[in-house]
Amino acid sequence: MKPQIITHSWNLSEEQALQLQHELATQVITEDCLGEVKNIAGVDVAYDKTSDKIIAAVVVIDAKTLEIIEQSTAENTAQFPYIPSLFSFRELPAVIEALKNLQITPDLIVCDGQGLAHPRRFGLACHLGVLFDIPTIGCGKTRLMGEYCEPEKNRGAMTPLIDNHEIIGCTLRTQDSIKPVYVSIGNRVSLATACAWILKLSTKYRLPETTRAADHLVRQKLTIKG
DNA sequence: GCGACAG
DNA sequence: ATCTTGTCGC
Repeated sequence: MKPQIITHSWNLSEEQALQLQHELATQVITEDCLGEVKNIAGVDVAYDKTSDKIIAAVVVIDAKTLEIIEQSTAENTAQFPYIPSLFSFRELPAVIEALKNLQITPDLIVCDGQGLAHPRRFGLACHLGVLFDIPTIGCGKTRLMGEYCEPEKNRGAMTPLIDNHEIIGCTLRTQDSIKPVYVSIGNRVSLATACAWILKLSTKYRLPETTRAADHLVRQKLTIKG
């Protein structure tokens, strides 16, 4: 990866993590600030069922054909507990390692989790986007927060996710009559652009092909090792 | 005080 | 996240 990675210590207390989120949240860019998107990366993490081992996978696909171009994985040990709203401090260390091993610098990264739809407007997608200064989108399977409003049943239907009279993301139905996904800005993309990409990437299933590909790879690596 | 709570 | 078979519905 070409970009200069501005990382920080991950050996933090809960209080320090909260403090860091407040500081880094200032750096999130919520407007479209990206060039032509030729390739898109999907990231996902899997946990070993008995140990505290975690595996992260990054899969880069061609934005037009959706074919896999490159992929990378990294193994790590969970050093931070699972605390809703501090999720990134648990998963990002492994994800970053996997990204560092990539030859290609993704034009866009789709994360498995929230972006701005977060208590301090700094979910995992924002965190990754700011550290790498790369456009990112948060696409979660379930909701963390925000007032939910049921979207129409057709593919492409969406409703805004609201918190404190503020639009923090939106629900997006990626296939007819299936449960919607939760899309929010990660970094350097507008909400409209984020939704458009998630819909375009969700050609046949509920989740975008990027996260499906990363999920498959991560599960494969997990079972091969045991 | 009682829920809710990304993966 | 992970543990897990069949089953209801489009």
